[in-house]
Amino acid sequence: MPETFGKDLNPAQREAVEYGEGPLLVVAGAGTGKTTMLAHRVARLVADGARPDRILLLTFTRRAAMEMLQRARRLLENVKRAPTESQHVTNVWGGTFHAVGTRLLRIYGSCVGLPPNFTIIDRADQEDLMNLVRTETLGKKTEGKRFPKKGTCVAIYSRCVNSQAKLYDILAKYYPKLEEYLPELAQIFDAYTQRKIENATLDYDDLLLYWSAMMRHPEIGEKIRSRFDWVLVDEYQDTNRIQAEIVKGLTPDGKGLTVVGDDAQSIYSFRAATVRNILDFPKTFPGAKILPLEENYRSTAAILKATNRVVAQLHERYRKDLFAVRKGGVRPTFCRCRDDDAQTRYVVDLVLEHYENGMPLKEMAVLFRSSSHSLRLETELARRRIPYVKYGGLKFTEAAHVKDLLSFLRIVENPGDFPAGLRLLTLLPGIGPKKARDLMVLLQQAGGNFNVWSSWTPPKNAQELWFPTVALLKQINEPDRPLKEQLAAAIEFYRPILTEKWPLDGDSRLSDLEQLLSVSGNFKSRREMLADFVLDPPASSEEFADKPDIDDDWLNLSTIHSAKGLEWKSVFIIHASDGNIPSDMSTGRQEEIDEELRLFYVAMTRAKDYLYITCPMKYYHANTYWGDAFSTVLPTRFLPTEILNDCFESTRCWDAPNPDDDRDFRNILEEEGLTTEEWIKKQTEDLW
DNA sequence: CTGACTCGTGTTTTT
DNA sequence: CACGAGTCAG
Repeated sequence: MPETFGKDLNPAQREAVEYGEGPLLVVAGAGTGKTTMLAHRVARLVADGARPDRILLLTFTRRAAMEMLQRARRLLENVKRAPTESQHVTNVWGGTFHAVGTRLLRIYGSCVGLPPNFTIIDRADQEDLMNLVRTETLGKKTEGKRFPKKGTCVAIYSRCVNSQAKLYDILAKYYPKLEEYLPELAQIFDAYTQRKIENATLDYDDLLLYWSAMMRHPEIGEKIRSRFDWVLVDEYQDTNRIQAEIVKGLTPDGKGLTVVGDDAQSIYSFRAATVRNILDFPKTFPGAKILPLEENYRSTAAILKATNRVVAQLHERYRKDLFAVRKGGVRPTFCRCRDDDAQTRYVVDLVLEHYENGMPLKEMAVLFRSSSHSLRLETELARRRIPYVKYGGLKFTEAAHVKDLLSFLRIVENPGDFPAGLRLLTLLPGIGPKKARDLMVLLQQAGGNFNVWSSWTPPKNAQELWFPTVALLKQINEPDRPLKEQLAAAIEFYRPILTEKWPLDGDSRLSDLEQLLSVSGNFKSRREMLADFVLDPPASSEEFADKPDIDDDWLNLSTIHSAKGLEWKSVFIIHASDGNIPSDMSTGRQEEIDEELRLFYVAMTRAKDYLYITCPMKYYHANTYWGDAFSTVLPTRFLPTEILNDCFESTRCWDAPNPDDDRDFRNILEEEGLTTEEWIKKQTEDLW
């Protein structure tokens, strides 16, 4: 092995990089150089003669894959021997399970009855389709009952599929109140599945299911298997059962297989991810080598001391504490703030202080549990003209006007795409759900030929727009029409509809569409663009715009989930109050609380040098019709006094004078002579 | 059947 | 408040 690959690695990392073709599980704690290890391993394989196009690198985001391959490429450039064309790392198959599955399904999907022009539907489309089949199969039978909403139906369905569990068990465990609807749910799930097959529309889960099905096909399974000599899977703790089955299908005996993960960072069980995949790895692949990485390079000792204490509270855990390579450091700070305003001020002031001391904004991040938690901060950043980019939350491509526009292309790409068709058709006046459905059925019976729509007689108020609509679709459908022209034509048609639909902010929405038009040149085809927008949507409109109009320095705001795998010099975790961390919605079962704790652990371990955790002690409810004008909260239960005393500097930010109310939580305790526990009890006892 | 209306309910994380 | 589900007049 060339010397360049080893010199920055510790013995454990080096062993992982050099390890041969037997199944390998690397249990990599937070900040232990997992990405470095994987990049080196890919580079090492290529340097030793592996063909990049026979390497499969499955990661959690496309960004992670690109980053690793980038690093591998740089490492290879340092090797004397110049790589030949076939050795080029860009040929590695890298990406998420969903993206790689899509690529394979385009090639081999016909063996499982899938035409190559299938379209992929996102969560909102799934809900629309679920609604459609619900009214079709159950009609008015559900009226008057509290039948689960479409979103809940999709959630239940998805959990069944992803965990490969019986509907009955899922209902009993997660939705006990809905057990009585089991027969109806089973019925609409059947119809939903049937519908997707007929229409060549796949949801996220299908991409995995179909891939898994292909692996079981005697010929095609073998064909796919023999495409790859090496399979590397990152973030293995966040894979679900089907993904594990796919991996098993790719390398039944584990030959050439490397998986990397950390059970303490498993935060996607709501998506049916299971740590069992890591725990059972040795059983699934006998003879597997297990290598732990325990040297933490990222955080200072002071920060690591705190994160180790926090993770030790896990009810169930399988690993020892990490030890710090970086000694010393500044103790993390825990700040009780008067309210959201005080918290905002505290964070912004500190951000500016670090900035003035020479730390670029890019090296700092503000993390939060839920996307809405950053709203107040965003307002303040805008007011003070501090550039920022927000990750997580609603995606650009999920905005109604963007979905409207894309539905024109989707219906042409796949005339069976019901969610797209319904969306598009109901834009027209006089056409509601019923007519739209009938028209889609008509179109499908005609084999997707839009001429059938020409001979349809629209109702009076639809007359003006109907024939232009059909003409537009035919125009988009013309062979060899450039993608850009297709989009431009659709925007032209859609413009008046948009202006009428959103009289207030039509202009900004329109400029979003112009932006869409200008990035369309980056895509090889309509098919690729549509798939990309569903599988890997731009995380922020800034990212989408390619170059932010702010300079090249900005503050990162991110949900904790979206911060996975990233690191910054300074990290702020805001809204660390009980009810947010852990979220009120996930405090039912111990497993749920454990997952919230792992989430908090992931957030804390993103920090390299400075870590600030803030908690507003009071929340105002501007528009509450149910309850008080404000509520008093407690800091997260994951930072009990002992940990705060041992590992944190505690401070307060109370500088938002509010004459209305001076009683804070501490005062209440003092006045009433209660302990915290007693106070909580008192808050809840009335509920019974 | 569509679209404007009223009424009730509830609030996370994402490929 | 915001959104979905149900109601009812054309």
